[in-house]
Order: sequence, then structure tokens, then C-alpha cells
Amino acid sequence: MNTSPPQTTRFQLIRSACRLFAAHGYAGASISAIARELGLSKQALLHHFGSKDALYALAVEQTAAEMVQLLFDAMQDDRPPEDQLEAFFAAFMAQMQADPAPTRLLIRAMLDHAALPTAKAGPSLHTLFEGLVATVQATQRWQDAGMPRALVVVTQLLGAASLMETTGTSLEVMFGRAAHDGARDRNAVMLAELVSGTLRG
Amino acid sequence: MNTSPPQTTRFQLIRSACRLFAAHGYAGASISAIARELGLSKQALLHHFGSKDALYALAVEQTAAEMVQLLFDAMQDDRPPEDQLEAFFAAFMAQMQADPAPTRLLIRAMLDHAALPTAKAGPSLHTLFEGLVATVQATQRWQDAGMPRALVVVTQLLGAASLMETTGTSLEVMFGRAAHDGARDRNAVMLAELVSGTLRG
DNA sequence: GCGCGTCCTTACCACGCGGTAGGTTGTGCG
DNA sequence: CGCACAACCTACCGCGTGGTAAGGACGCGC
Repeated sequence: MNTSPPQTTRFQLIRSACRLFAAHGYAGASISAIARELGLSKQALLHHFGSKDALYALAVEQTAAEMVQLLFDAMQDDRPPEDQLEAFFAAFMAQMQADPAPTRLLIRAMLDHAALPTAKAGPSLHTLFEGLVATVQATQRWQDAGMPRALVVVTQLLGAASLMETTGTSLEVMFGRAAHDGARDRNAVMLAELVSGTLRG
Repeated sequence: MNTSPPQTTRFQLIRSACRLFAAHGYAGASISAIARELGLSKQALLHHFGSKDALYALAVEQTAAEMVQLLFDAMQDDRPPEDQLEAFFAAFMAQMQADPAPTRLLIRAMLDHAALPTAKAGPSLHTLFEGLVATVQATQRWQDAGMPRALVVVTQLLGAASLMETTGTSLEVMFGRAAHDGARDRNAVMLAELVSGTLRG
């Protein structure tokens, strides 16, 4: 695996696709707009990826894979699962505050997935949820709770972590920039308390 | 206010618009598809609402107003604010499990709002957040916490409540129908515990 | 030099989009 | 009756979409 990201055109196109799909959704982002961000024509994009759907699937899958990497980084030591989950959510919050686009893209992908009869979920998203649920089930408090309850814990914590960043500027418009920035600052530490509280009782 | 919903064409069009905008997003739902659901032509829809944007704004605003109604119903008695918030979140969960479309529409609206420079947030959404934040600030535990912290509490609780229903069938595909249904069943009671825990300490 | 594949271009196509114009019902009302 | 108006229709327009076809510039191995 190359640690330094390659600055190839293909790589940059995927990055632009992630940004625009996250901002406007699948239907709202056109491939010509994505290519135009790099000064290319849409046919250059089609040359690399073949179709819009293929590019979208690649963007979502790669974004989900980055999240999985966050989880694996947090799990690599032999600390107790509570600590691992706290580390993951801390990293998740930090990455989301630095760039909310990946989270927004995944939320949008799951929203769109609700309407599509053709169910083709990305494997990395599956890995992410599987890993989180398994780690929650390794916790002292939730080890006897069963898989559905662990899944609820995962979705509630992820939802609590992500909503403020997914809502974007809406809250800023409602409450003003000062209050919004203050809330964003406190979001991480308050979520850490919430994670600790639900995992350790 | 008419308690029995009028079955006028205009009313049914807004209902279809809410469903399709929630399922496919603003860009992904066409006005012809919305009108086709009732066997009408898109020009009939344009006759009623003038433009796609106007219909969308109406759909979002009406959906947000329904959420505000849920909040007001929960606040009408003179119970302590903790009980009012617990009642609201219980009603919110029940309404979301009965029909996840309204929540998905509002999440999508806020997501799209993040990309639009033209900031035109619906007044009802503003009322909803304002009311929730004020009620949280009326709580014993959070009355001295300041507005940003109360806003964090509101967004975290809303996010925890909504993610499982916004993700839709994605989780069902990953974990199977049985586990997903089990998780949905336990979602409400576990969220009630989470709400109580964060409000009362 | 030369073939060959990669990358990217311009030109084009069919289609669906949001929106406009004008016409046709039907219904209520003075 | 005759008028007005709401509701809905067909026909059309300009535009942007995703996708195809063909060709040009570049580099690289033989």
C-alpha cells in the first residue's frame, strides 16, 4: 500500500467526486461538473471509470474503506474494547471536523440505498458496521445483550456523533456562527462522555 | 385547523412530493414522477405550485411543522422539562418507525442546505431546534451549561434517534432482516434510556 | 522508424428535465 | 343563459444530462 497518495488524474477525480457527491448527492452532481473541477472534460472521466455509477460506487467504497482504516487503527493494540471504541469515535470526530465530506457521502449513500431495490452495499461499509458491532459485543456491559442490541448501540452512537456535522450550515444559520462554532468545539468531548457512558454504564 | 386531512389534489401532491423527495432527494425526484404517482401530468403540478422549488420548500416546511407539532404536544402539560423531552423523543421515535419519510426528508434538506450558498432555512425547522434547545436548558442538569452545550445535547440525541431509520435497508442487507427488525424494535426503548441518562445524569 | 496503448479531446446523440403557451373541460354564480 | 375561474390537458422549447464515436498528442518497447 502506498502511503503517499498518488497525484494521478484518476486519484484526483475520485477526490473531486467524493466532494461533489457528498455536497449535492448522486443525482445532483454531474460527471461534467466533477471533471470540470480539474479542468478536464467529462469524457476524460468516462475514459477512466466507464460510467457515472462506477465512479460513484468507487467513491463510496473508498470513503467507507477510510472509515474502516480508522477503526482498525483504533483496534490494533490489545486494549480493552471500551478503550478501542472510544479511540475510534475520537478519531472519527476529529476526521469529521477536519472534513465532513466523507461522513456526508456515506450518510447520503445509505439514504439513497433505502430507495433502491437493487441492493448493492459496499463491502467496506459492511466491514465497518460488523467491526463496530463485534467490538461492542466484546464489551463487559454489552457482551450478553445480543447482536440487535449491539447494533442499536452502534447506530445510536454513530448518529449522535455525525448529525451535527451532517447538518452543516443549517444550525449556523439558525443559531449564529458563534453558537454553532461553540457547539462544534464541545461536540467531541461531549460525545466522548456519551460514548463512555453508554459503553461502561 | 382541520383535523381530518383534506383529500384535495393539492394535498395529495404534497404527500407524494414528501415521499419522493425523501426517497430520492431534491435532484433525484422529478416533478413529472411526483405527478405521475396520482395519474396527473407535471403541468397539473406546476399549475398548483408554480415551480419545483416552491413545491419542495412547501414539502420541507410542512414536514418540519409536523415535527414542531410533536414537540408542542409533548410540552403542553406543565410537567418538568425532562419529562417533556422524553415524551417528545418517544413520539418522534413512534412517528419515525411508522413512517421514516419525514425524518429522511429533513435530514436530506439539511444536507443539501450545507452546499447551498443561498441560505433559506424553513422557519419551522428553526422553531423545532429552538424549542428543543430551550427545553434542554430548562433542565436541572443543563440549565447552567450555556446554549452551545444544549445545542450539542439536542443534535446528539436527534442523531442517535434518527440514524437507524435514515439508513433504511442498508443495515437490513448487512445483518439480515431478523437482526435488523430486532434492532428496530429495541431502538425506541434504548433511546429512551439514553435520553433519560443524558438529561438526568 | 514504427506500431501500440494511454490519455484526453471535439463532435454528436437520444433523452429527460423544468418551464411556457394555449386550449378544453366542468362547475358555480349572477 | 353567459361569464369567470379553477383544474387539467397536449404540444412545445431550451438546456443539461449520461454515454458513444472518432481522432489527435504523447511516451515506450522493438
